[in-house]
Amino acid sequence: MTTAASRVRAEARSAMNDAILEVAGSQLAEVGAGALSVRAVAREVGMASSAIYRYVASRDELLTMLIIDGYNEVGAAAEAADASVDDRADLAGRFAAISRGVRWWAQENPHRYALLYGSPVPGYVAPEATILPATRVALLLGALLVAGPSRARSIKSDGLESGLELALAGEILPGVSEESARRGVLAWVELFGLVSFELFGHLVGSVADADRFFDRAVDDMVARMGLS
Amino acid sequence: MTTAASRVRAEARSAMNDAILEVAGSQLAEVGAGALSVRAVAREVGMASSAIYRYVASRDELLTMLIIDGYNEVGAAAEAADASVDDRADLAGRFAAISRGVRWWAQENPHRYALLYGSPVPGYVAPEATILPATRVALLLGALLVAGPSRARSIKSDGLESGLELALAGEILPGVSEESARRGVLAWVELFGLVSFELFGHLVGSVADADRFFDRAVDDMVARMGLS
DNA sequence: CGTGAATGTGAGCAGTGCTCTCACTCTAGA
DNA sequence: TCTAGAGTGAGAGCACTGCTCACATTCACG
Repeated sequence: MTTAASRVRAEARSAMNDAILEVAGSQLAEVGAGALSVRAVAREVGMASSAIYRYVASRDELLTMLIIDGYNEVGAAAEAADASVDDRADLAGRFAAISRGVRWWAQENPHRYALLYGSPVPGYVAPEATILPATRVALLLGALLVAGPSRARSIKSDGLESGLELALAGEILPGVSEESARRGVLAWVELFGLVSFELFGHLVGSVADADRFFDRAVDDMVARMGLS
Repeated sequence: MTTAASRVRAEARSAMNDAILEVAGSQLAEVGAGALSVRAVAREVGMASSAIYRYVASRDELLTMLIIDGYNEVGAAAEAADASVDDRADLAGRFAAISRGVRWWAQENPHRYALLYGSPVPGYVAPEATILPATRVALLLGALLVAGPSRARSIKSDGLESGLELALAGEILPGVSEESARRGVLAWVELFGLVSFELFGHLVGSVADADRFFDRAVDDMVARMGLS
């Protein structure tokens, strides 16, 4: 058995994996998910089209890798935006920073964003590995709720009042009232709804100054979450 | 010149167009937009793959036809839901009905919905012909605003306060206050944000009872629009 | 030093969008 | 009524795709 698998080869393999992911990433940014071609990636990394299947099982797996990478990127962007707020007690400011961070990242990486939050690729079902990184932004917003002033009774054990998942209560949003949690989820949905609608062109004709509109909407969300 | 273009042939052509659109529609419902194949459609209508290009210029045009069709379908579903409310003065009830109608249609036609409100197909830019049918649901919601109680000052001529498009004022939402219009657009975005997030699986893990969660969110939107 | 796993290659299959050329039908005008 | 020409369909073909397979090669480890 080659359990420890020959350090040198393991490194080469990992380097190759990175190269593939990077090339695939730039391909994605250029042509979008639907037009991403395994063969094209292989060409660009300088391999025969067949050889790349030694590293990537299928086109779907390649997309999965890009999705995980993408979630981690938005997550990192949001966390960086949050961290840039000096006054850690300014929850409204932190929420606004995170929101703007997400929107900024989406506009910088439209195809990547569409891959994450647009239509799931036909027949594609998100594998386990994607759900954890997908929660990074949501967790960040949740932290604001936990730190917020409106921490009252915790979510009741029947938890049916608002339709939320019970796990949200103890584990993720300890001490946050059910109504507060619900409004938090709603704000989260609205944030990505706004970003998606703007990015996918649905606001054309209705909204002239998207920046201003977004900022005002963020103000509303802050108020709704009770962070102001 | 064949200006009037031979009635018989025109009818045959139109019938063929309908058949293609119908077959393409069911193909879309089965396999999704990304996997929709012009050749497969041609096969199913019983034509050589080359002949179908007499009717459809390209795959993109086929998708465009399906998009227009789809917008008209959601629009019709929303209008039907609205019309089903007997008390026309019950604006809150009408808004709820429209919202539920849209959500219902989306769940019945997930791939079609994804085509409309998910990621735009790579490299695809919405042609003129799609923007009119795309506004049907929004116009319906706008009508509620116009009929609503919160009609105050109309949108100021500088119109920059909220970032909205000026045309929204006089033509579409006459007599509706700028703030009211803004909240209306926000509710519209939130409605589709909710439906998309649920349909694309982003609520899994956070929301246990999606029906209840949606209904409560609709209540919030009604309140926000000042319709309650 | 040999061996066997890891890696890369080229050919090949089935499918795609789309464009040709060719054949045919059938309408419209002389 | 006859015919030119538009409208329609078929088939072959090009360049591309995802993916598999049998075959070389390399190279680290026992």
